[in-house]
Amino acid sequence: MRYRREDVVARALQVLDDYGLADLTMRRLGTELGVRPSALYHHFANKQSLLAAVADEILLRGRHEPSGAWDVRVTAICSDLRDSLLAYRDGAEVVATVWAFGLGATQPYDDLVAALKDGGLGDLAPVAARTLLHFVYGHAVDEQTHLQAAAAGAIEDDVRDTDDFVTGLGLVAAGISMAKAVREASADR
Amino acid sequence: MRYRREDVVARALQVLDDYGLADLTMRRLGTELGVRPSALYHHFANKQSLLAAVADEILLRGRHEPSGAWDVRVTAICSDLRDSLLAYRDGAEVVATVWAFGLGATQPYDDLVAALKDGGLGDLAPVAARTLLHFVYGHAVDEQTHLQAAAAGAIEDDVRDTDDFVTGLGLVAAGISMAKAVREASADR
DNA sequence: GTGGTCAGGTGAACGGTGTTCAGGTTAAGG
DNA sequence: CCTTAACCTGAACACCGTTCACCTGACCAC
Repeated sequence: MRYRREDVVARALQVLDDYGLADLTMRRLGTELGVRPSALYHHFANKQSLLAAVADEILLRGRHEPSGAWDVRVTAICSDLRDSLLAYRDGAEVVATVWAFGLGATQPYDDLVAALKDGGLGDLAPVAARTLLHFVYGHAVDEQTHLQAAAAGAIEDDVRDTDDFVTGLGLVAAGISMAKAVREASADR
Repeated sequence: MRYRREDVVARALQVLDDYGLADLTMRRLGTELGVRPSALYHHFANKQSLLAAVADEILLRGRHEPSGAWDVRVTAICSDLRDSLLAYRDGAEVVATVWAFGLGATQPYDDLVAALKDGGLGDLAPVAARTLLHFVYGHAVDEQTHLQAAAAGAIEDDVRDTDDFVTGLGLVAAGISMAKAVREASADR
């Protein structure tokens, strides 16, 4: 059996979901495909590139085309992003890391900047977009960490997380709305 | 020469600052102390515990006792935290990871919750504190990543980061103020 | 049909990692 | 002085990402 790049990514995603990021190793992935680890380097320059492709695939699979008014679009992008991250084990850490290193996962940022620019945020759009992303990634990583700790025999607080996400997102969104109002007021003079 | 726990932490912090997190390995730290790697396991159960102690030391060294009105206290805690994280190479990643895994670095969270409770945020204090931390950690990690990438021969955008931090923090703080106002208005009926 | 090309895979190695453990050594206290 | 406990050694274990010379088999042009 010979594989193409996309086959490897699909299998990597499955290994990630089944065994977690720590066990997503080149050797493990190779074994899973019935192939020596070195064969994977015909498809990816290194493991980071592989993870970048995995991150992009996670985002692609959960993607909804943003639509509607700018403010509902912003919260929709963030909520959908959270759903995408939580859809696979350790998905949040993978995507957040890839994004932080500038290796990929740029779609949510681009969508947010576009929505915020439509909302008239102007120069503030990039800062606001990054602030939103920091919250979503941070919250999702936390959530997935606690979720995995809970799976190893601790407490059960699944519902609290969703409420916390909505509340926190509302906080940041309110700040952005206020900044927009201030910005427009200062443009009126 | 025989060492105590705190000697090892101090040396680890120095290795971290000089060579970065990737080179802060048990072997490297052992060599730096003139000791076999296995000797370190008499002071720490594992590397994670070592890193937790390092994170707490980073926070301790940069700590200012919070004071003043609740809202200026909140922004002061966040700004001081950012300064602490940036004071050592890869400091942001170390502290953020330790905090995310629940192994330590709880001081900033405790300080923030106390300040927000004083501000009358009530039940919202923990959520707001975590939202603030997600922003500070996310921004600091980004900043340190780009800073290190710039040191390897890229652009110079040192000033932009500080402005972005202040702007982003202002966004989140504005959202919190608004939530407080809403909360108090609904308590008036 | 035949020959060449090349993406995909092999096998073995290299230099690293965190961690364990039985046993040695050294400083401090009764 | 002698014991006790803290500290450390040396060697190993089981992994990790990555490289490189070489092999293999499908496909395409002639």
